[in-house]
Amino acid sequence: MTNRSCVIRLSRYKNALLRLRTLNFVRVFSENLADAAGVTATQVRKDFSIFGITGNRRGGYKVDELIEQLNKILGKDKIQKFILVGMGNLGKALVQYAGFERSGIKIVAGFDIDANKWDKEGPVPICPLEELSEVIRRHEIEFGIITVPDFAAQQVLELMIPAGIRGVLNFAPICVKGPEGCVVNNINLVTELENIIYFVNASEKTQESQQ
Amino acid sequence: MTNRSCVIRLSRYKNALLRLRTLNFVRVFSENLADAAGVTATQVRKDFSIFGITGNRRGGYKVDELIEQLNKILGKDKIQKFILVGMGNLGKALVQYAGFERSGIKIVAGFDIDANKWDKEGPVPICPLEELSEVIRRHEIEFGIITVPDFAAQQVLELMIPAGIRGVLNFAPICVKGPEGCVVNNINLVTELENIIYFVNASEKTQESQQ
DNA sequence: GGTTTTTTGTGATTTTTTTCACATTTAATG
DNA sequence: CATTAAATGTGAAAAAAATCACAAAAAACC
Repeated sequence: MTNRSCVIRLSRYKNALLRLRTLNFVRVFSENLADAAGVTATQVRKDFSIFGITGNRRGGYKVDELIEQLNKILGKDKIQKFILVGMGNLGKALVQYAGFERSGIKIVAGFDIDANKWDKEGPVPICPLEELSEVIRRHEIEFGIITVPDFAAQQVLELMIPAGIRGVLNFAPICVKGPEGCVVNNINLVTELENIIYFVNASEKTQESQQ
Repeated sequence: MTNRSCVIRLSRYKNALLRLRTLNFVRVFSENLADAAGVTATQVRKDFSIFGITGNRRGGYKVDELIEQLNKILGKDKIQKFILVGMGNLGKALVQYAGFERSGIKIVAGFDIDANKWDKEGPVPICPLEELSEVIRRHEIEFGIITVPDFAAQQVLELMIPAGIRGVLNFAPICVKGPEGCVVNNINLVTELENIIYFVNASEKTQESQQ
């Protein structure tokens, strides 16, 4: 099994490649992708090596072929369907986020416990939480996003799993846990900011001690 | 220098501790924090050891003291001020996100290039991009959040830096780069979802091969 | 107050990840 | 078509991170 940061990098390379394609680039070198993804060229080539991606010595990689190969590895050779639970500010923002559709990710429906949020007429229908299981089964959805408050997050996960969800991105500020075989990633916005605060403070200290 | 995932874990421990405090817990064991953060107890103790945090053998850690120590390490012993640029859906959601204020993070102002977004009367004033530098200087703000479209992200960063910003969380789907001594973390929502898709597909393959 | 049990704290070890070094291939050049 | 220059691909080495193993401390119990 490959590790998380390696897969994150593949995704970044692909992102850069899509950009290069719009600029009519035909080929690309590991050095270019390294710059775009903020890593070293060796790292790029090593990552490719792990997944059996090969280029042309001296000639680099063909942009089109590379995108296709990365899409295949990342499961993006078909549209991937998601559901989202929790139509607060963040949930609403994500449902409307144009970047998903552009990348072959489709949020099929949103869910909330609050009747004021329901709206079946919009581009993405917002449904009562009771319908979660039925919608997941009907559309055979494997992926979910959680944007409910912390106290509800684990419960929501436990509604999703038996209905067929196998991978979840959780934004609730608590580490939710799925059963064996279910992939859960937690993004905590406060944690991300605290991380930045820490490293800025740390670099301040380093600079002081260098004086 | 300590590594990113270690600091992320500290933040998670703190999160769990805040929860425990509301439940009137006085002490906590590394095993508890490990469960809450989804890591091993040894890892928790090792992390603490790195930062010189000590508990009481057989007695665990005092919740209050631990929170205080972690806050200090994470620079959360005072309110940390942020500015945010890009008042699209995600920007709006983040400006309104209650979890920040609760955690001692204050978004002082939002900025946008579009006059329709400006609104100086709200709880968080939304100002023209031209005022960015002035506001950063006046409030002596060191941290920024970028939620603009990809093509504008690097430019926005380059406006922030000379005004005094030293740490940035970027949600634009492109890896922006700051100068030496400036901390930049990139969160790409598509990448996060692709990561989940990858690992679900990978675990499917593993299960098939086990049959 | 001595014994047992439980938990921490941390060197040593293992595992994982990244970087290095360089042979190999291929495009370009004369 | 031979030579040169530039890029890949990958074992080997180094660095970083996680885990192990166990001594030390302290609470609990008799």
